[in-house]
Amino acid sequence: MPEDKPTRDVSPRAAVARRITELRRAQGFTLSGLASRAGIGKGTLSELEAGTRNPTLETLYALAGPLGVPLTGLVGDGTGHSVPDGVVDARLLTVRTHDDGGTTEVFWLTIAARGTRVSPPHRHGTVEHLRVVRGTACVGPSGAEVLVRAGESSSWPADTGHTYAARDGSAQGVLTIETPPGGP
Amino acid sequence: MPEDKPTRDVSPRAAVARRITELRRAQGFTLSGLASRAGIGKGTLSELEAGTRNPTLETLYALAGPLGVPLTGLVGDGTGHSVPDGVVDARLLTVRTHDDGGTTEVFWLTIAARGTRVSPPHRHGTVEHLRVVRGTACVGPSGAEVLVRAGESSSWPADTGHTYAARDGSAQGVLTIETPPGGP
DNA sequence: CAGAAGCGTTCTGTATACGGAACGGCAAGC
DNA sequence: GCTTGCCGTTCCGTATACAGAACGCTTCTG
Repeated sequence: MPEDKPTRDVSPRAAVARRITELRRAQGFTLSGLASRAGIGKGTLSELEAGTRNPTLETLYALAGPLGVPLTGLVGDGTGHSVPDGVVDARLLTVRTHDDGGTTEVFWLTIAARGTRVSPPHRHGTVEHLRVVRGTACVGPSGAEVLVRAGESSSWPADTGHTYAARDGSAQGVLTIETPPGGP
Repeated sequence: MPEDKPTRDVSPRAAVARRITELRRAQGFTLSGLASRAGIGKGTLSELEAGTRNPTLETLYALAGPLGVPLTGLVGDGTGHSVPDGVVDARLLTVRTHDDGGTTEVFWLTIAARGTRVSPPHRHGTVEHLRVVRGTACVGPSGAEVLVRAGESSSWPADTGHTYAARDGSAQGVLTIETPPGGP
């Protein structure tokens, strides 16, 4: 969701370096062999696997092909993005930009059994929609929250502060955020 | 042996550039604002969004934080597996299996401007829910379809035959299919 | 209108990622 | 032993990604 800080992670270099080495070994390639297949210098690959280089997008892309994975396979841990407040865990499933310039983001949302998350206003015209799948959620503009049980859904304007909480255990659902056209 | 100078895929630059711009706008950030939040030069970001730069891993990582997405959110194509039949294009975003054995599938749905798709019954107790984001859809159990406009949603039991169609152009939305516990 | 503030783009010097060459290590063959 | 071959690492000159400054543009505000 907007404005959340990422969980501070170790340098992405180390993670990518490890992943490339793993995949290369899994394919049975030597370092030199992979470098020539990918069309990059083997010195480049050597330092990249050692974690002493900061690869460019195109270098990673060149490697993804011979390794047989999409680009996300090199940089991803495969999981979505966790919110550090410990209450809401939102995993981004997709972002769609429409012809008119508006965007739609879809998240898989998990709300912890206890605690409340207050999200600051988004841009004017933004609308959120939550379909609850398990548990019961209490969500909506701050002061006007509503209870949403499994199998129900609710939508609310998100251009004012709004809150997320669960009742009687944790809750899960699909959150859709629709941002209207028109830049900042 | 340089095997693939592959069938020239679209440069990953363009895809990443577009994606960053989309996410930035969705967050309501200006180019300058995002650059300073990410701790990178705004000239860098400008050329990056224009697709004239080949960003390094660390630059992408710096941007992922303020944009609230994991690194894969920047480099991924964001699409899942597609099940097209000429009328309905359903891209699977995620499948979740719950403690009780039930499952939830989330799709990004595109319904073509003309044509109707009739879907056979699913298992007893299965419920579908559609949130329409663009266009107007006409969906529901066959014989009891309802119109769902952009910004509206509808759910229906899917244990009887049900249909999908669009009205006045194509329609897009988020489809959630909830299957109850109790396997085949 | 002038001035200020904010935006995104273009310019500029520096740091560094790049490909390729040169190097040392290890194994098999003559 | 001395090759020959391939490995991964380290070095080097060049291309370029970077941060920041300078610029033109638009939108307020007095």
